[in-house]
Amino acid sequence: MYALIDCNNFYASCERIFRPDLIGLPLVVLSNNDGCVIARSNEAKACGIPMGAAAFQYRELFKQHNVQVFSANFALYGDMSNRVMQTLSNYCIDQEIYSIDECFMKLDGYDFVDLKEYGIRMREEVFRNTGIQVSVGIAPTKSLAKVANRIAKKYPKESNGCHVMRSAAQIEKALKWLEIEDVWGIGRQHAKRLFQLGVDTAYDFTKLSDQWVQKNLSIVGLRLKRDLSGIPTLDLEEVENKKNIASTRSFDVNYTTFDQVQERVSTFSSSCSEKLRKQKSFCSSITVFVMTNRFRVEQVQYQNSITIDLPFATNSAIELSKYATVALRRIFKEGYAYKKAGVIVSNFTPDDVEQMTLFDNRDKRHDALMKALDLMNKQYGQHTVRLASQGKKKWTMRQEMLSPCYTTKLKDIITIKI
DNA sequence: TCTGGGGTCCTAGGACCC
DNA sequence: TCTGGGGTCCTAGGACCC
Repeated sequence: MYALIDCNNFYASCERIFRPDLIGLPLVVLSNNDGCVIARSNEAKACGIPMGAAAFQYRELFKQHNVQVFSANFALYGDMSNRVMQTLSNYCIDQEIYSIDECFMKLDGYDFVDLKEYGIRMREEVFRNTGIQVSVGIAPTKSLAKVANRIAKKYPKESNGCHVMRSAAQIEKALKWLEIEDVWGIGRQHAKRLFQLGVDTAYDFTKLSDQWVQKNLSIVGLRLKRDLSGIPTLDLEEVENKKNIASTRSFDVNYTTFDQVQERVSTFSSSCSEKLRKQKSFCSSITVFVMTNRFRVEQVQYQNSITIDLPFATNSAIELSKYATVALRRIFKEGYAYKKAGVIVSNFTPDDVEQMTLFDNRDKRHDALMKALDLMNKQYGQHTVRLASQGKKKWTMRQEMLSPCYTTKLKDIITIKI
C-alpha cells in the first residue's frame, strides 16, 4: 500500500500558525513581486478567488471580503515543510518527498497495522508538532493514493482526514467519482482530448485500450492507466541532484538598456552557481532568455533565448556570469521594454570528476574564492559579497505584505507576554 | 501601474555511423 | 530504369507536476 500525505492549503496555513487571529478569515498568498495568487485558504476559495488570479484585478474583492493578503515567505514555508517531513519520516522508512507540501510513503510490511488509525495518528502528530493540517490518502498504488487523498480532503468530517481504499468496489466507486481533469498526470491538453472522446471520469480512462493510450498519451499515460487500474507501476523515486537549475524573475519595472538587464542576468547566474555548489555539481551549458511583457499586447513584443556550451565545466560565479553576459549580448536587442529574464544551467557533472581539456581549463583558484564567498553570505546574508557585474543596488522584490520569518530568523521569533 | 517560479520526462525527427 | 538496412545520439518542443 502507498500513502500520500498532503498539507492543506500549505502556504496559507503557514501564515496562520503564528497568527491564530487569522483563523476563519479568507487569506491568500501572492507570488514574487506580489503578482498573482498562489495559495488560498478555504475561506478565500469560497469567495471565488481562482488560483493564479492577478492580484491587481481582485483588489476590490479582497477589500470587500476582508481578505488577508501576504507576500510569499519561502523561508517560512521551507522551514515548516522540513518540520512536517521530519515528523512524517518517523512513520515509514520509505518516504519520497514529492514537493514542498506532500510526500509519498511505501507501506510495505504494514499488513497487521490498522492503516486508517495509523494515518490519523500521523495527522495528529504533525498538527501537534507544527500546527499544520494534513490529509492522508492510502491505497494500493501511488496514483490511487492521490485519489484517496483527494477524497480525504474533500470530505474531512466523514474521513477524519484520512481515507483508505482497498477493496475493488471502493476503488471503482472512487474512480467513477473523480473527473478526468482532476486525475494526477492528466493536464489540460489531455483532459480536453479525452473529454471529446466521452471520457469523463478516471474510471472511463482505465477502460480505454492500452494501444490508444500509448499512442495518444505516450508511455507516461499508459503507466498512469495501469497504476490507476490497481497494477503498481509508479514507484517511489529517489531524490537525486537536480538536472537543471534556474533563476528567473519578472522585473518590477521595464528595462530598456543592456546594462540594466545585464546586472540582473549576472545576479541570476550567480544564484545558479550558488545552487550548483550546494549540490556539488559543475555545469557545462548555460541558457539565457529575455522577454517583453506578454500582457501588454499593444507593445512591440520580443523574446529570445540562447544556450551556449562552456569550454569547461564549472560552478564559479565569475565564469558563469561572464558567459551569461556573452549569451545575453547575442540575444539582446535595443528598442524593447524588457519585463523578464532568466538563466538556466544544465549538463551537470559531479564536482569531483573532471574532464580536462588541452587548452582551456578552469581556474582552480575560484574554488577557494567561492567557498569564502558562500561562507560570508551565509553568515552575513544573501548577496552581501557579490560580483561587481551584479551592480551596486541590492535587488529586492516587491513584497509589501511579507510576514516575519518566525522560525528562521532570531529577530523574528515571537515574544510571549505574560 | 500591477499578471510567478522552478522542475521532470518523453517523442519525433535530423544528423550521423557502418 | 534501377538507388539498403540497421543502428545511435542529440535536441527542440510539448506534455505534465507543484
